[in-house]
Amino acid sequence: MSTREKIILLSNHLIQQRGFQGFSYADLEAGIGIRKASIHHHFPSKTDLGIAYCDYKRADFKALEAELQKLPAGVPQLHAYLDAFADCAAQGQMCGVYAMLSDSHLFSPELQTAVYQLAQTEQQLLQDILVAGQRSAALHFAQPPAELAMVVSSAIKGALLLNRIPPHGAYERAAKAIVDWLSAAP
Amino acid sequence: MSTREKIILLSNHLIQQRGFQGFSYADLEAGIGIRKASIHHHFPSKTDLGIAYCDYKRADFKALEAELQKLPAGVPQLHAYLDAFADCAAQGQMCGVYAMLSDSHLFSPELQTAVYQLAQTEQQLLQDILVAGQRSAALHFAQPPAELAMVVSSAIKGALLLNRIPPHGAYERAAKAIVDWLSAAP
DNA sequence: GGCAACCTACCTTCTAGTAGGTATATTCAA
DNA sequence: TTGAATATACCTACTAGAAGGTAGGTTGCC
Repeated sequence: MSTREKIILLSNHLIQQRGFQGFSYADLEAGIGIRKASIHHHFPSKTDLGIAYCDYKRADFKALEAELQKLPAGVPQLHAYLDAFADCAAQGQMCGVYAMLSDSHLFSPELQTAVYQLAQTEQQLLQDILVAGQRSAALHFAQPPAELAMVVSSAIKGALLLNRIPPHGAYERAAKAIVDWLSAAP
Repeated sequence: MSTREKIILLSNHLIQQRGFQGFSYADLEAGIGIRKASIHHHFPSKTDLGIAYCDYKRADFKALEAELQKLPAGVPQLHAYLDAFADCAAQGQMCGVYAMLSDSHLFSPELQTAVYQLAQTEQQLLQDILVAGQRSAALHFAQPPAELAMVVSSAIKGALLLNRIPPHGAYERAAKAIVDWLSAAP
């Protein structure tokens, strides 16, 4: 793995744990084992790192989208999407996208735009899952898909935060409630 | 209004905008017009301020709970709860509770506990609204109330974040979708 | 030679927090 | 009723450490 990739991967971990403002180049130095100045060589400013992170996350979602195409529409696709956050949940982490959104009011316009596009990409991915599920009569809902995608993605990201407080397990319970709700007969 | 109250109120605004890690005593100095050292007089450490903030928020929820008792169970109570976040949404702010949860992995155990108790208080408040609505046959759902409260509160807090990205208005749309969903005939 | 990837050593700015002082009340005893 | 002690709320001036970032040098590969 290239140093650049190592930096982004560790950033991902730290962002999901503490948020973008909550980690520093010193943390990366300690975790990767190269000097702070060398990290600036790869990402001159933290804004550059943030933008690269958004690109990485978007690519991640595109890869997930490709995986989903191989599954039947409906519950299997929805489950696969929800499972993508199970590791986060197990480690008491947040969703990286929402972590970035939380801190976005402190970002440069450039990074804000990158964050917004990332959030929209994910939103669209979930909406496509819901529409495909509805078309194949596997999922049942009356709301417009865009609205529903908003509610569902908000709910799971929020659940990742609630997952941090006792009693833990909020994420799994919320995910199950969502699947039950959408797959219930009308 | 006492200086202490002014500090907490301004902190509330800053936390909802930038998160607990995202503002400093210097911001309070600029906003309130007294020196940083004077703010340390009222809240010796930032942890003390955080704990006082949690107390303030809990009192806020208790006051909201009292208000809700005056309304009919079901949609009116649910609406009142959702309206409590409308101002946040209009200003592109987050929910203070979730903002604290986001940063909680950087907090002292003392402040973490305060945050967790605050989140639980709110969770319980929403659960009570749902249960009362179900009992009076105004709200309809099959999931256990605790699970549903998790999903609903997660969804609206998450929507406050989505509200930050274009097209704005995510909060209102999500709130409407939730009310429609819960009040629909079974 | 030229470039990428790393290094040491530094800078500035911001952070929470402290030391110690002043003005203004409040309390309480002679 | 005075006057000393105490407490509150503020101040200026400072600290140590962490933040993001820079200057400039070394190494090793194509």
